[in-house]
Amino acid sequence: MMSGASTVDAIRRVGLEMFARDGYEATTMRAIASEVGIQAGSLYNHFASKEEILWDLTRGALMQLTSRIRESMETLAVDADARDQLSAFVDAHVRFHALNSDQASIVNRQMAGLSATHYRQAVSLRATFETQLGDILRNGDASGEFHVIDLRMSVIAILQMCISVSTWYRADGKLSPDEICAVYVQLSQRMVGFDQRALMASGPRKGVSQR
Amino acid sequence: MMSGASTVDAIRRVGLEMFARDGYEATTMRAIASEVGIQAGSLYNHFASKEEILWDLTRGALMQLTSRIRESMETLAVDADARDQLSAFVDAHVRFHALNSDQASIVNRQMAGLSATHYRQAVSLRATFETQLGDILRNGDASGEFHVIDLRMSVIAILQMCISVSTWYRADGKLSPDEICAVYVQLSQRMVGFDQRALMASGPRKGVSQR
DNA sequence: CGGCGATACTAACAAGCGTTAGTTTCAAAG
DNA sequence: CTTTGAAACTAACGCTTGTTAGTATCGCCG
Repeated sequence: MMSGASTVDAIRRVGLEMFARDGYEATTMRAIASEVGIQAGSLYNHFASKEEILWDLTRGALMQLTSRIRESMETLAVDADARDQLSAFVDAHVRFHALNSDQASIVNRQMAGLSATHYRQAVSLRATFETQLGDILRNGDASGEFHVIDLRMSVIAILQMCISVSTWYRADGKLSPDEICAVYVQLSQRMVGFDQRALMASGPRKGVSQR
Repeated sequence: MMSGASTVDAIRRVGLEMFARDGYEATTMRAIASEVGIQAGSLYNHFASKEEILWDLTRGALMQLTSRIRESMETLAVDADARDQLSAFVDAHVRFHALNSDQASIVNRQMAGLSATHYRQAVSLRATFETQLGDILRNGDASGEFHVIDLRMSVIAILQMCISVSTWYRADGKLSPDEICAVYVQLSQRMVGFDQRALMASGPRKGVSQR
């Protein structure tokens, strides 16, 4: 049983890596099996089809992201203002996409390989993020904290900005996840028209960071 | 000659559409040929390989985008400030990605199908956009017009924000390219810390646009 | 008219694809 | 010791893939 569970996990691990790097269509069952250390036919002891592997990974990635965002939002005080909510949301989003770039790649680029049914489910899961962020922006605008230019476009622009971190972040790079999150939180605050002049005046300006 | 040129163009048109919609790997030479109205083997009278079609389309899309940006920048007065430069750049970028979503899809998602040589060339072409925008932001920050948080991350965030328009814009939607560009120009100005309070005070605030 | 180049066709190739059937292995349960 | 069931194996199926060779068609130039 232990070896069985670890084989499933090995398939998940290898599939995730290969789908993210080479794409779903360009990855073959034989290549996955070879990397796992078994024969191609043996994969079907664990997954019904190639598409099932992709769906398992897509679903897992989306639920993991959902959990991280929920956890991040739950740390907020009940009376947290819109700015804090936006910060928590953007921080969780950026952190996930930096530290889980393979999962991010699958959710953002390999979903075309899913069946129509699974595709719809994935899109629906992803839409909840847009709704969540949209609520934060709407509330912040209503309370006067934010000055949103256009709700829908702002939501998409912020989300896509966070997602794009997965395309360039490297664990061995010069920027830590904390530093990156801090910058993106500030960028998102600017995008929604949060006035942070008081904040900036409190600390010394140091010019453009060239890194 | 005339029919020959139009066949090449038909292959380009069909390949562009299919690569963008289904992905490079999932698109077969027979499917392209069928849509063009010829046999699969006849494609090789016009392109040496499947990868050559992808490269032709990738190269064409990148050069088209390059042209649009150059044209947009050339309309500026020689003494245009950084804000005008940023506006021209973002406007051209957003407009291209809205009106040419198929080309955008290929450049942003199908490049994995390219050979190593062609891939490097494409990445190199794309890097010029980052350099251009980076220069605008650096100059604007140096002159005090902008208050950039982090140069590299701001460049990537703005570019990715523009690119993402290609994933949701529809010609039959409710937003015109002009309206979208106007919003994204404002968003980019906020991201670089351009102070537009004077501008906003001049026009009436209307709350969040829900559309 | 005769030839020529461009472009289309047909037919096939070798390779690879996802998947399946049937069999073997082997550790745990009875 | 026997039974059982999970999980591996081998070997193949039917199909599709990108690509090529050889041939036919047809408008244009000399």
